[in-house]
Amino acid sequence: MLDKATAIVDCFRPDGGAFRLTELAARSGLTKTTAFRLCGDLVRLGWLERQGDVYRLGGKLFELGSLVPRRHDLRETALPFLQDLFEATHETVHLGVREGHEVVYIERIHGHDAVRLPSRIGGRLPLTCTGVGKALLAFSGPELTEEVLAAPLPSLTPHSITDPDRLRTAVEQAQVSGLAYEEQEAALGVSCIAAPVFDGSVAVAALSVAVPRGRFQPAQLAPAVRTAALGLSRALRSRA
Amino acid sequence: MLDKATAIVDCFRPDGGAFRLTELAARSGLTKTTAFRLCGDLVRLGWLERQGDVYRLGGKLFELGSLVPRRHDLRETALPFLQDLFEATHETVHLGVREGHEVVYIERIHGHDAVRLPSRIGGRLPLTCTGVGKALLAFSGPELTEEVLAAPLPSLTPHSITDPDRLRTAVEQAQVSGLAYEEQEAALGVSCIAAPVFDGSVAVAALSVAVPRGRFQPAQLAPAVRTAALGLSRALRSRA
DNA sequence: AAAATATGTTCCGTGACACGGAACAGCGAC
DNA sequence: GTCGCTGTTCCGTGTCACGGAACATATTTT
Repeated sequence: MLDKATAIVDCFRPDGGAFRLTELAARSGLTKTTAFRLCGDLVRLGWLERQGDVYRLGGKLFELGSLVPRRHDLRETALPFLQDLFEATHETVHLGVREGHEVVYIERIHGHDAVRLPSRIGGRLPLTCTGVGKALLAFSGPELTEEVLAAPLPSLTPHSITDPDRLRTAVEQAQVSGLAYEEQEAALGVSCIAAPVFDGSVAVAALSVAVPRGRFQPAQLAPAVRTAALGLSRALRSRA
Repeated sequence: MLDKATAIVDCFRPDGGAFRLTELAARSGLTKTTAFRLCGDLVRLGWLERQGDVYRLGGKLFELGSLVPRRHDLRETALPFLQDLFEATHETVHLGVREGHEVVYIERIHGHDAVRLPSRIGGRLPLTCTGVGKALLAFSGPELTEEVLAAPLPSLTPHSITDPDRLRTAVEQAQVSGLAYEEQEAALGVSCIAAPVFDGSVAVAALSVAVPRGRFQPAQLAPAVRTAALGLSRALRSRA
């Protein structure tokens, strides 16, 4: 029963749209009757909302999601540094953590002329296709790198790195420079520079700046990104 | 069964801490056995996480919470304006919507020297104790105002308005000026100025700047707050 | 040392209640 | 009109969630 309810709610990932009963039943693999009864319960409990004949995710999820401890705490101490970084660059700023072979974005701030990116708060992308991901990968121990390299490398654009050797050198470069770069590997026309954030000696997060390819000037962005990452690392250590 | 699971998850509101099994069972009113089995299932499904003997809210909730449509969309179009406002003031900026007689905060951005406030993203506060709440109250129709005035007014600090007459005049002032003020009514030492955000003719949200009482200069903040609110209202209308 | 009181965990018999097929009701299309 | 599609209700069957009791283990009390 919990499994079935979860199956229904999971239908809304990753796009969070609105679905009709029949579609929910089909996606979740449940009987229409069961889906009907379950959706009714979920609405009653606040997990879903219903408008007319379509269901959406409910406000309770938003409230609970904001409370998830690791995410909330990290976001809270990181925000001032992300603001600094945004103010220095006026470009889209990301904060992400690793989960398995993917990066989960904790925060994403941008101005009026935001670049088009597949990254969303709470969204997941492959480690190997993003600046944040590569920064995390480079400082999460060699075992993880080998694991990731052993599996086939996913790609989001024609520029995504699919050659293990190229990725290995990219990771090594990130390890020596403390900065990870990404060029149109997650979205066409967007480049990115990222830096890892440490809590002690392990990378717990990474932050990045994503810039339209036309005005991407790594030399100018690098100091700002590095400064923000170091400042946040420091703040995390003193928080512990 | 869904009810019981919800009861467990709801134990984490509003503080999102970490609980042991026995405490969860007590808070949710369930048998220890039932709580045990349910928590196991919830962990398996990602709703909760377990470290040693304590349970926390799980990453799935964060990911799903970020997808809740109304919240996500509003936040996304509002963010650039909130950034403008933050950059202009360098004070804590809020964005909130109304839910019943409370305000739910959608976004809250701040710098290094953040004021101490009970507001949290996803958190709820009484309409009558906050700038955002008063701005929403002033532009949500007279029926709501009467409803709120009819009930006893909650208070968060000794400065919170508990006199219906005082509140009524405050709301009327907000209606004519288009700005709502709050002085130490939500937290001691913090003042606040807020403006409603419209989508068409109804207020769908409100944004505010919270400032330590010492350096609160409404005359300087008012234009910035008003500008941001108007800009956002415009953006929402063109989005529709 | 032993007894007492916590904790989390397992077992199991009972009974409630979730399940899904079938049937119904309302709507729009062709 | 009929067909196909919604969402919804009904109900008999069988499952699986339930919670008391017993267990294992750690920490505190006597």
